[in-house]
Amino acid sequence: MAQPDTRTQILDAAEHLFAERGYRGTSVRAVTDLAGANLAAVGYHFGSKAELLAAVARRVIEPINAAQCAGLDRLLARTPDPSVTELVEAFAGPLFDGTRAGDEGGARTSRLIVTILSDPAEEARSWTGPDEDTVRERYLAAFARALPGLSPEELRFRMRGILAVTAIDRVEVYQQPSPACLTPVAGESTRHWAITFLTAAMSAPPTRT
Amino acid sequence: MAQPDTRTQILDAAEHLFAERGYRGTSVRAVTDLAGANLAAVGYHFGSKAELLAAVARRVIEPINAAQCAGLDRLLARTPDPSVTELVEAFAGPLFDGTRAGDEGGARTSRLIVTILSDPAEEARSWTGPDEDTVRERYLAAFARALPGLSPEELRFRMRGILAVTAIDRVEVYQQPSPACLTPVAGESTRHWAITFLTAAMSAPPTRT
DNA sequence: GGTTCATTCATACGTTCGTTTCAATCGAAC
DNA sequence: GTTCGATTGAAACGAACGTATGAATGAACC
Repeated sequence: MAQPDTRTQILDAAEHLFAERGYRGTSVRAVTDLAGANLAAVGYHFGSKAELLAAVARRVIEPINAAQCAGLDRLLARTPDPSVTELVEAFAGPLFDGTRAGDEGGARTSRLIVTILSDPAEEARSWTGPDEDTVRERYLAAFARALPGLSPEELRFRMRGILAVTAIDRVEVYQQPSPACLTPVAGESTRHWAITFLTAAMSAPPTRT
Repeated sequence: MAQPDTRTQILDAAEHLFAERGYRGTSVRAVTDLAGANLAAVGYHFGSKAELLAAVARRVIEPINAAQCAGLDRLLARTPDPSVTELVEAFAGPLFDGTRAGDEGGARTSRLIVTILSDPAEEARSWTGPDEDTVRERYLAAFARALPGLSPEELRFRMRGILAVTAIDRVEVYQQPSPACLTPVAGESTRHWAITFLTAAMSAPPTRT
């Protein structure tokens, strides 16, 4: 809480606004206003709006990726064949951990991730590094061993399902305050529900073709 | 294929572009150019860009909603207690049916739906009518009977999971041509995989608290 | 005290956006 | 043939956008 430097204040503001209004819905001026910085500061510190988004995305994704990787390492150190539940927990768990200060229990991070992933803007997709692919490939191999008989295509579909469930649940809550359905659910229970839901889904027998 | 009137040509073009580039990423000029219409035609026929989006969304969602409703009616006419599989199929199935001509097997419709649902723009959320809530409430009740012991909150979470899986799978494919993971999966198999995945997920025992 | 370098500031540029305006056009009714 | 309502056309408006520019600032170092 000392004197936060302009660069991280811009990152914080951009993370907040990108999560809430999307990339295209957030103007550079809105970011700098919220950050209490000058308009030109974005150009100076990041080069462009797209590079600012890449920096925000990296800062959010990297710890998640590291946690996923560490979780798999921990499992594989114990046994060469972790269970589906363990794999689901190690993979999906970090997606629920909003470790960043000021994040409302990870909800803001989730919103940001889905905003980035589902934004059709090209800039939103240029930040991905090889790390994300690597960790996903490792989990893919581990799941393949835990789920013999499942075709690679269906396995890939199911892993996409994990990302979908973990990423979108809070978003729809956030943007659909309809009282009839989809009322917001706070707290840690979401994480447990997701683990239950996804473990059962991943463990389903292969679709007979 | 006779002489398509300007209004529907604009609707078609807008549906295509909104699905591909999102609401904010699509300019009115791009829509009218693709439709071969004049820029002012949008204002004349729809009033504004936001109302054009609402019209597009209504045209896409309404048949899906009707199919979901008819499917539930058909099930309930046979038995008062349909199985989880039947409910999942009746609810999620229509989300995969791209009945509109020109749609690439429903993929474009899926993209449009998730684009609309995940767009943080306020305009993207103003089209919902009471019908969507009604059909969801009916399925909610049917699932509650099929899954006794599940708390209403967790049931709602799982229904959100259905929407997440059906909505997002093709989107991430669409926007992530990474060769490492998540390669596109075409055809009808996606629908079967989703039914398998979601039936198992919905049938999971309640999360012990 | 003067120089240097990184950073911040106010401001402007050029573009694109959604919307509006008003004249032109067309077919049908009289 | 004229009138009239509906539709289309070309053009323009004001606002907001991302970005670039060059001067001001301020602390660190000689």
